[in-house]
Amino acid sequence: MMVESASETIRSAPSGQNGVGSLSGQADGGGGAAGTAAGGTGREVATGADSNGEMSPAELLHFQQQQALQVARQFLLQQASGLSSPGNNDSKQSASAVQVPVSVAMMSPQMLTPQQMQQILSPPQLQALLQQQQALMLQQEYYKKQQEQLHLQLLTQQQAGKQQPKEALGNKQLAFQQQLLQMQQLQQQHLLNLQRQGLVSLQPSQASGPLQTLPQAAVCPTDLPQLWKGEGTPGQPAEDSIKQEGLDLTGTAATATSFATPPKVSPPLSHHTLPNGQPTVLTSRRDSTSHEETPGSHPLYGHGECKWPGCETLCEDLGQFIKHLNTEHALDDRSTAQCRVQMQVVQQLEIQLAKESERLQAMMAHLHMRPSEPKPFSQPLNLGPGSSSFSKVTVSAADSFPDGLVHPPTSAAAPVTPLRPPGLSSASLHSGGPARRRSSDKFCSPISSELAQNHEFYKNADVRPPFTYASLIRQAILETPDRQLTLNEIYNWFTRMFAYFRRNTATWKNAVRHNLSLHKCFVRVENVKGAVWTVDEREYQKRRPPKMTGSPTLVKNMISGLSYGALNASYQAALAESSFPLLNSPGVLNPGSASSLLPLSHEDVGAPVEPLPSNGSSSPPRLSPPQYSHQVQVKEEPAEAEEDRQPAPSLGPPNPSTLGPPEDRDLEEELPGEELS
DNA sequence: GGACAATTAAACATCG
DNA sequence: TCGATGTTTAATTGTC
Repeated sequence: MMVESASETIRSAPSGQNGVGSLSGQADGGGGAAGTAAGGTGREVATGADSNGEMSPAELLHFQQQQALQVARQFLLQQASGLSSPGNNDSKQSASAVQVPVSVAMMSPQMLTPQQMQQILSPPQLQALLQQQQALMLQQEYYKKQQEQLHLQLLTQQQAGKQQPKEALGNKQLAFQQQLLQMQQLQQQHLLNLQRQGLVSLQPSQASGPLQTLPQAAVCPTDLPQLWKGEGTPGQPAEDSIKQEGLDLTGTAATATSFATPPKVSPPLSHHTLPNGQPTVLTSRRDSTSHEETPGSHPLYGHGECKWPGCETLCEDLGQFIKHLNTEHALDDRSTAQCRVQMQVVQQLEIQLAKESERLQAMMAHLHMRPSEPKPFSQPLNLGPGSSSFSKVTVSAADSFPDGLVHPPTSAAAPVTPLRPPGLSSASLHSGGPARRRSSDKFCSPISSELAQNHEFYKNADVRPPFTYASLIRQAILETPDRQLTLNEIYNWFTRMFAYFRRNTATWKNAVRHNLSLHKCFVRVENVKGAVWTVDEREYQKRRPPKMTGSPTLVKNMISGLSYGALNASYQAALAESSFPLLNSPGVLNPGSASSLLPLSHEDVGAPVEPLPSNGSSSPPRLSPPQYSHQVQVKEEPAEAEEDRQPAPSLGPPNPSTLGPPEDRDLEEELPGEELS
């Protein structure tokens, strides 16, 4: 996921870089506003300082204000350039594409209109930027007020002619300096966030989280120091930020706490690495090789410039960089504070990642369950094969069987593997389109139950069903009351049931025809209305045995995964009493471990063992299609003809009224020989 | 590596 | 003649 996200981020880099330009443009507006605020502050205070005369404290204030103003300006520039960091970090060539917008934004920010920014920036980016700017403005307001307050105090003290103890003044100055430093850190933090926004696979909306929270978390002057000092406190800011962000800690408590756990997060030499492998300031450097460092280079040095947050000083070579690093980024308050900021950035990102991962899983789980009455499934199956689970599992009509047996929905695995799309086995999912793996997949899922559960999914999602053409054709035929379909009706069933088969019609229709002709289990019957196709269950079952018997490993795996020993006795008894003896095979008794296994045992294990009850011979002389078709020549009796071949269920002419919904009958019918593959 | 199954593509025949 | 239907062959691929 990370890789994909990273790649996606990279793919989206252009937009992000556009966003850079726009962001810088936005930064103009907002940053401009911030800058204006800072500038205003600076001027304001400077004026006050001037009016105060040449008192050293005032000069100090003035200097600090200038510094703040400079920082603010720097931030704006960094914001612009930093947003293009993806290109800068990875390759200059990619940056070239956005060089113009960035430069334009940097050089003439005021030229960008809000409309232009909106065009360049996505709404989430705009929102994030606005929030950022607001936070920055608030901070600057905060410091401005503090400056004013301090200045006021100085004035009052001077006017009073009272000699202020130098210690107190010095302390205040130090405090103010510290605040300035924090402000600087915040700005760098913003910059980092923006960089991450472009580098990390955080979607704009996601990125808005850290962007939103970091300033808040950092606004508190005590946070960063605490983050750096103790192990007990570092996690706090993250948690606070989480709360501020509105994270649902109840839902993501595990991940959130795991990430926010102080001891793990706080260590100065953080083990954290950004999702995309981007090195953090203090992280071990092995993750930094992903995109910028060449062997032997320094993680903080890339593309000829210092990668220290907010630095970007150009260094010709590594030696120069080392020198620069030791001089400019030595172990001092500023550097350590920046490290803290970086740590927090990493924390936030990890928390955000955890949150988003959680969300993704929830989404997948939800989608997985959705097709058929979500909740009831997973639980009962996890509980085991107990009868109690039946009632729950059989919530869906399609999943309730006359015999009381449960066809474990393949989707029951959802809770276990939430990332798996509904009804899709991992194999099919991994394989994506190729249907050749269907053979193994089909073993893992009874088509009827799976279709019943994931009907909507397959119907709407352009996902190839993990079933063979033969199994699908059979399913289509069996779903009909009289169990016979014309070719066109089979086509229609395919297109109706699967979005996947709404395209490439020539291909799959040809495959359907091919399968109908190829497999002896499909019998063509002349009907009054033309030729119809029926299913010879016996033949269909015969297809499986070789494979099942021939693949002991598969059976072994199945059974081993079934935890057969833990089978519920009552369930076995129920199975024994069921009208489908073959279901008594161990495989059927899947407690619900891997639902996917049950189907397999259900049809694949069962099929070979118990061919067909109706016909004593396990391998009756196979009726050649012509022969058989001859027997069932008349459509009026197709069911009867099939009945001979049909295992147990649905003997006699199909009576929809008695049998109920076709699906039920189908499911019922499937049980015996059901190897829905 | 071979056997087997599934898929895909294609050619061809038949029929309405 | 055309399209739908049905049969057959061959190539490819994945699994066992």
